Amino acid sequence: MPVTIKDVAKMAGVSPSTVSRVIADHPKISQATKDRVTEAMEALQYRPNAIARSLANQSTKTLGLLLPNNDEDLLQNPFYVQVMRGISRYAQKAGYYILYSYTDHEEQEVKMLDELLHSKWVDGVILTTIRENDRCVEFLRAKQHPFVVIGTPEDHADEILWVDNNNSNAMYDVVASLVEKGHRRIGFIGGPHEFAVTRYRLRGYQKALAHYDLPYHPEWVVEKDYTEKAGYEAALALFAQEDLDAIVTTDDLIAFGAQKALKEMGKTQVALTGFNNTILAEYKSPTISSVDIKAEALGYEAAKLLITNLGKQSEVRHCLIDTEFIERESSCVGK
Amino acid sequence: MPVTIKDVAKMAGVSPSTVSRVIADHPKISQATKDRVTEAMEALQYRPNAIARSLANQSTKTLGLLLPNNDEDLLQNPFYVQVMRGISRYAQKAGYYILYSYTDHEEQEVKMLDELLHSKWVDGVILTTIRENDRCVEFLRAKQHPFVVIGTPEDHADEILWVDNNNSNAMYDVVASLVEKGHRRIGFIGGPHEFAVTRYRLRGYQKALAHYDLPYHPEWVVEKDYTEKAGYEAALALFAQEDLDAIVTTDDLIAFGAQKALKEMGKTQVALTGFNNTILAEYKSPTISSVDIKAEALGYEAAKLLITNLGKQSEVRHCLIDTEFIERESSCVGK
DNA sequence: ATAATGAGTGCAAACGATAGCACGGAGGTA
DNA sequence: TACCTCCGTGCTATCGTTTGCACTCATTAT
Repeated sequence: MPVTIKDVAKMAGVSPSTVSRVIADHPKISQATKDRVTEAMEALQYRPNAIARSLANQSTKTLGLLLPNNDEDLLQNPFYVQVMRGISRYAQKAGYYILYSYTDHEEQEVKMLDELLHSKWVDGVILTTIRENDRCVEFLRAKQHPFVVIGTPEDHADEILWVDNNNSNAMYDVVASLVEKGHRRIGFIGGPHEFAVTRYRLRGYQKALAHYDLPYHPEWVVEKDYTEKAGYEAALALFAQEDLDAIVTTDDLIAFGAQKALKEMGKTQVALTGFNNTILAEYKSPTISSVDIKAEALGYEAAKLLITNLGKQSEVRHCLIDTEFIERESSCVGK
Repeated sequence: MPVTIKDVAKMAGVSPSTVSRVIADHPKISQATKDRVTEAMEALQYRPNAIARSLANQSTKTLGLLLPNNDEDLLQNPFYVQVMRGISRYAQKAGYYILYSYTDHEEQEVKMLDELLHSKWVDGVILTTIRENDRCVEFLRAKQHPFVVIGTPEDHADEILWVDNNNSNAMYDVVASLVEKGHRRIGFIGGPHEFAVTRYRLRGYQKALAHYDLPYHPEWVVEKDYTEKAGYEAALALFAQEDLDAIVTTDDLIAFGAQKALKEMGKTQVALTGFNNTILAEYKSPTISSVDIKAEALGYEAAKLLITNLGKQSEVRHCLIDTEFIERESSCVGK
């Protein structure tokens, strides 16, 4: 009942193959037939059947997107939504569709991937997070299936496609900004050391200190959880041993906890910075300076990287996205 | 290169059709062959090619999801993420995939739909919002293509599949709770009257008053925008004419504005409630009572409704989701 | 005039599944 | 023993495109 390539062919008085070639803009089709076919397509309101096309081409022009379901905190912040928007923006431009799926745990993720790949639904996969020894990554590597991850892989980082923030630079900027304002005794509260981001951000902190010829005090560095409570405790612990004049953190949640601790200790002149620029940061009092990680750009570049690497291997295989330090009240006190 | 139905057939010593029938669990296949085929499938790690299957079946087992891109406020709140989770949960259970797309404006939405439908990519569509005279709805109705909307359509509500909150009941519960606490003079601040939700919630407010034999004062009802500023001004306006002892609102943003106004006027004993239970509500001081609209359930039921109506028409064609009033500090002051 | 060239098309075989129809043979009835 | 059923399968067309190969003419070189 729906209009197919044959109907168009009949109307234009050519064979289906010719119509197909017109669609594909094949070089050796005469302008005359091209016009006739185009006209027929218009008249019949013809749209190619994407399924049939996929079957013939062995390519669906569809990307799979795996979203974690477990992490309540992360779901609350708009990170994933922004990533998805970015992905969608590029994909649409490139003529790709996006299939998404939430998965509760790693096992289910792998199962989902297995299904998606074997059923031939997706040309490539986007992973929005990466763990240590990520089983999804292993699986995809084993299957030789194209994929990109958002975050930096621990192993085989040069073979895998990935995009990430320039976390080291990001923290460097934060610390530099504080130093420029006159702060010297700057503490660092991070998430667990196992997470690559923590280590990269710590490196940026160290680099900035070095650049300004400030000593690095390992005892001013605390690494705990990504929670408000951890931030609170870490701040108390830091000040129990030393009187600092600024604290940088690797996450807004941590900063919230630290802010609470500072308030309780009456240290209202200590500068404080968060990370990831969650909405709540600007609702705190004082408002908390934070780092915008440009989630939408991460998504956009991830999609771009994957798609450009689909057919042929491109030489560009990863992408570092610059962050932006958003200065608010919390980093402008003291000094 | 990948294993197809023919390989399985060859290995099991049967014809491809038989394998196909085994997959479809066709009744008249002997247990013996069924076992042999199953064994072969296992051995070869066979997975049906979903594309080929879709072509033959004229069905992709895929749903399209349209997400608005314009509304910054809405994107900030986790509503859409939760809806997507709900959709994904049911879809996965039912063996469906979800294709999503962000669109900037109505025109682009319709274009996207047109493409999605004509290219035969999706069996059905989920719309996450609905406007007055929604062109997407018109389009889908005209094409006779299955779809479900989240929200209540103004026209043809009985023909269209939709899920929505029971907004009237929701506001009824809020007001009832306030009355039970002893409040009598309760003001109402809503969004624009054009929005169906505003009207439904107002109705719930009126019903509750009636139920408790309280008079309805039209002058205690203000309908403005869904903004903090509008809430602030509305609260000032209400108190300029009358001294109320509680205010209910149809959105947290409005409540934030109202809270600010109340603070400035020193009316700390006036109870206040929000709606939609955004994260910020629990970060305000005092924390704001709000209504959880169960976004995930909305998504889940939308997917369910659509999928169960795909082949045959089911008799169930809409679904009202109950909300939950989350009591916090703001509604427990006074009286 | 004849042969070689090449541009513009059509034929037909994939792509990997589904399903209507037909057919062989086992079991039951006359 | 001859005929009818009906169960379990295979054959084959079909879903709508793509694409390698071959074919037809007109054109140009010899």
